[in-house]
Amino acid sequence: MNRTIKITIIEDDETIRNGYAYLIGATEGYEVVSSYSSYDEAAKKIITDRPDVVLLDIELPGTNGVDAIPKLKKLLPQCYVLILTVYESEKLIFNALANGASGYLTKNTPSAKIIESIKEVKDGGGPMSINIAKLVIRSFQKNQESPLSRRETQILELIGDGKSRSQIAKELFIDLETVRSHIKNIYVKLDVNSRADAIKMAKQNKLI
Amino acid sequence: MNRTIKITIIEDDETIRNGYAYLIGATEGYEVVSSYSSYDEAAKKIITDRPDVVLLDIELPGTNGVDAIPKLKKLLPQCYVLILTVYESEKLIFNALANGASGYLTKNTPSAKIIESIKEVKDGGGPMSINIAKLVIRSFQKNQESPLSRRETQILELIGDGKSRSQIAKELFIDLETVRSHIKNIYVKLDVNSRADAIKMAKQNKLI
DNA sequence: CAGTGAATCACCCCAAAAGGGTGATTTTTT
DNA sequence: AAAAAATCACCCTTTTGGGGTGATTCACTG
Repeated sequence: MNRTIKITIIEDDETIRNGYAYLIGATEGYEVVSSYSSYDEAAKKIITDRPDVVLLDIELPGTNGVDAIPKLKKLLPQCYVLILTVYESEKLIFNALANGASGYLTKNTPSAKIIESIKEVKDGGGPMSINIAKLVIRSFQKNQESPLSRRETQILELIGDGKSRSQIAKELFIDLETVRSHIKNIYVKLDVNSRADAIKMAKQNKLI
Repeated sequence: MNRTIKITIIEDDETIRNGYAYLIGATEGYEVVSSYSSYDEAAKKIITDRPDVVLLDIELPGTNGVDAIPKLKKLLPQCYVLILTVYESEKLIFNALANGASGYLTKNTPSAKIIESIKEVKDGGGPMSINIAKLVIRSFQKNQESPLSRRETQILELIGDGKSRSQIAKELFIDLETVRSHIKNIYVKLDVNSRADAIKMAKQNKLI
């Protein structure tokens, strides 16, 4: 049996908030149990609302949306947070997801898709707008034309894991001096002279 | 003006391959320029096919799908690779994306969605099945109940960047001894006694 | 078939860093 | 008021890191 999905909206723009509330409330199987204009306002009462899904804006007065996510999850561990915002900044997206958001939609998303995403997130899915998905996928992609050889990349990865030369040597069944040699070559190719700088360069250029 | 989207299918199961070919070919704006049962077979001729999008299976005889991606991208740098497979293993998904795949669909995806995804990937989007999106989003999420304090987490992140105690001290405007102290506490809490093990634990438990 | 890049190993040097132990003080949060 | 977090101090030894300057073997490519 499918219970009604209970939704709370946190969004500071009254027009948009009411728009969503109307839209979602009019759909069968969905119920807007409460709506607030800020997290701080919501914090006091949301526990008794017991929503299944919270639609959350990023740009909010007081506690911003990203910081609100872990607080919401603490108050309501079973509840899913779906971000609904105009912002497409990589930092914001990744922080929101790292903080426990289950989905990320931009506000140009058609209303039918929003409704669908609420259902999806409630079923344990991970809805994203296509432009967000693009950013997320790109974040996984490694640089295809790395200056480093296979072995060098492999060793750089182990350095990224915080391993010492001797640990790397053991793991790869090669001599300590060989590891040194590879690391020296990596440093030359990346134009750095320390592990920290090598890792930084590697991450910047998506070599690892 | 919208040119016809040229598609190559690489899939070892003949029935499925022909099914997709028929399905896609029958849709206006889409043209299947070639289809192969393995990458090795495709490699020789695909350069002249000049597809915009390659639909690629993971399970293939000879060169497997994941390894085929970078090779395809080398032969056809402008071409997008869309994975279409039954496999939902995290490792496979992340490796496929890291190797340059632009999207990942599972084979239970309805045909209309496949067609739509081809268009999406061609427009620079990043289509994913909902179950894949869930895994991808989950991979971003950090552990909400870390045993580490804020400062400790912050320092562990810097250790993950390969930074030395003194570099961390400078960056956080605190004393070298304070950094040591935090690191010692981190080691106790994570029950480790080296940087490498701390990073390993941290990644395993998604603390950083 | 020559040459290049990749992977392997060797030995010189020394300063810096890591890790263990055992404390104390202050600030923040609950 | 108590607990947790953040700060700093000084003891100790071993390991590691980074620079320099080589050589050898192997595989691929022109």
